[in-house]
Amino acid sequence: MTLRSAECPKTAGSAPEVWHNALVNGAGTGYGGGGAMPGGQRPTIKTVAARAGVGRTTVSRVINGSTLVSDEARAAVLAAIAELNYVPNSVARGLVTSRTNSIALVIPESESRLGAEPYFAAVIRGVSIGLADTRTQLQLILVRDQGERDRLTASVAERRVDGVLLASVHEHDPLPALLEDMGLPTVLAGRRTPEESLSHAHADNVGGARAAVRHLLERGRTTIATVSGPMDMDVGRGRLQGWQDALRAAGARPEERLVARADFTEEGGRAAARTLLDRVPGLDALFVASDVMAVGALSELRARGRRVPEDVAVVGFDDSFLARHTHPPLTTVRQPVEELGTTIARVLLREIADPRAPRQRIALPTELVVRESS
Amino acid sequence: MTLRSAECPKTAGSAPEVWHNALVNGAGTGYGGGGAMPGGQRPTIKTVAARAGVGRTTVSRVINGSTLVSDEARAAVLAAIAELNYVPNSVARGLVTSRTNSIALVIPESESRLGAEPYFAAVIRGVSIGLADTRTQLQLILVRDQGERDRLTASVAERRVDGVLLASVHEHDPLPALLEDMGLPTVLAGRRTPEESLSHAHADNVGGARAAVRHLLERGRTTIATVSGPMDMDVGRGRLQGWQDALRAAGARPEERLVARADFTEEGGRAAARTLLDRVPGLDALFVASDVMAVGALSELRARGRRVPEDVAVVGFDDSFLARHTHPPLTTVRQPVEELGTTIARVLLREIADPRAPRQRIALPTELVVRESS
DNA sequence: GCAGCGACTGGGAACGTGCCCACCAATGTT
DNA sequence: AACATTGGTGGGCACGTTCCCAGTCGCTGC
Repeated sequence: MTLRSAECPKTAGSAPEVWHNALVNGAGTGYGGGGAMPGGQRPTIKTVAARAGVGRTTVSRVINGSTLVSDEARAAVLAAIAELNYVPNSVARGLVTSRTNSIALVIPESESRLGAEPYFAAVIRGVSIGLADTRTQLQLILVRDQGERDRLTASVAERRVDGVLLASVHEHDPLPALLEDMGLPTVLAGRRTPEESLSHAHADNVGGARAAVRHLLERGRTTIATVSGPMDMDVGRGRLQGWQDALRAAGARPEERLVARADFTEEGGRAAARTLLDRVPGLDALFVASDVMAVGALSELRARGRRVPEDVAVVGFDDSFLARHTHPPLTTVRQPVEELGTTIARVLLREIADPRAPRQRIALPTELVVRESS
Repeated sequence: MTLRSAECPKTAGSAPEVWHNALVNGAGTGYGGGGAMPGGQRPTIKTVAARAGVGRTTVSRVINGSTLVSDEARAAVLAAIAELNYVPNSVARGLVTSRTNSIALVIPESESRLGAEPYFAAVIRGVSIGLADTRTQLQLILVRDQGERDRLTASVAERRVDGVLLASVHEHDPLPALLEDMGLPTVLAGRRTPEESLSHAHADNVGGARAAVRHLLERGRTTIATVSGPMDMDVGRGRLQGWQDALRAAGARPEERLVARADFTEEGGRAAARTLLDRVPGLDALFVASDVMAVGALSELRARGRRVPEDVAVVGFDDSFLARHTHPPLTTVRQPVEELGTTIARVLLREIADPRAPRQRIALPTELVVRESS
């Protein structure tokens, strides 16, 4: 068989084309299973072999695209598959190959509220796209509390998935290490620390934040405060870092009084803005480490009668679809979340295919989107 | 440090011989529960039996909670399980029980991407909650195009799931009938027609729309137009029906010129509002069949200089989190989407447990949430 | 003419579990 | 005393697949 070696392994882990054709065509007509078989039983590889007048092994070879099959045998098998409407049983296959062809995407529900947080929806979409031309299925695991976390690890231990994607990691999250110990391929969206040992992809948070603050400086703002994310997450630390970097590069001092830490929620953003305005009444710009928090900050500014951007310029982070609907529309740093999802899916597939492959660390570029709030 | 993700993550020369590697490494190396097993093999029910000094069947009985086990045997088995860190292999179990303990949730991505997003996120959350105290796993299938649809049906035919949830159905969607033919338990969120034969749960769209329009009438509005959803969906027809009902009940005529049909997208809502304002410049109220479309309508109203609610009162539908962030905050009809998800999950589990159980049709109540746009 | 080889084939043995059935040891019943 | 009954146990088989290996066949080369 021919393997594409130089190309991007976008179909890593999938079987050759023959397989797809046999499957889709075979299943495309009736799916019944009921009509084709007398006893109402689903046809098995044995049934197909009998019908085609060959052995089980030959059928298996045809299905899996082996070249060691004569043309006539292959034709007979394909005909039998089509007639019987045969679809291989993936569970039985999984038992012998010890592969399930499915991966888990773990999302901490406590933070996400999935609805209010467009980030996770985009990750899901991206992962799904990354899996699109593979036979790999996506298992979604929303972790709400410790009980669910136990169930998750149990489920993973049961070998129901070939690998795991973690959508949001905190510095001291025990899960990544646990999965690593279990020897299960694991890829993170984000990282625990900049020295992350597991494969991961993350947005260039430092660079994005730097660009945002530089933009505010270019607009002539002099007192730029920031609402940062949680410090036990690399995202939070990175975006704060970028703010500090940009100020220092401009010869300004990133004073501690200009920083308010929050938790990526709207209410948190509102409270942080309140704190900052009390502490530094003269601030004329706000870099907020997420759009959701920026929404909270904007409402606080409005409540205090500060005009945006005349009195206070505001820049968010994420370019979630919220940003287009705020008043005024929010200047923000776009991070390619969907692409992030696609990337970690691809990396995971590769790692499943070859567990000894070197770990990958991928940074995705961010981009400033200027709207009317700055 | 910064890698472009668009590039191919190439690791020198290692040709991905997928299936070969899977075989050599897959079953063996790290996957065991820590260092319990010397050979690196995961313990099986046989290992546990040997360790506990009992037969395989007894171990199986303990695991599956049979009462026909002596206390001492049970104690010995549990001890062995704990020592060996044994976890039953769900794939092998699935082979013999022909149950996978997982269900699929199918979401048409073509629609979800366009902004009905909060709806699907809430459904996912609800389904996940409905599955919480079960051992059932959730498989998420985002269907983007026809190719993916084929893969979906193939996947279902492979018996990788015990049942299917469909998150959004159009009247002539072939999928529900297909699944029914395959004899796979299927539950819908929404319904194809009011005579839906499959089990389903849906919000009381007619009642909700009626309440919305009644509310506008009570506010003294006289010319109430509507932006409706697509007519090939029961949701769309139902909400339009409610608008008509309420007007008739008040002695008004639901004239065709007061109706503009759209597709549940923001842009669609904007265009529909434009059409209506051109056609009926004197309208003083708008019932929009979804919040997302209402956002579009609001922006069109603002663009035309109509004040909300002074000139035109607006009511949406869904009470998605968007509604709290519009200007002014949107009066809308709340539908319990998360509960909807939980409900269909429960119904499906029941149907899987007893396939001959009668089909269920469940309507969930809606509730008017009055904010400042009306 | 025969060993050697390469292309092709199919039977057997796993993979790890649940379930049927035969069995055994006590206790009860006639 | 012989016989059912009950609680408890384990061996064999089946689930549907893949892979190892032992074949068979036809062809080449000396």
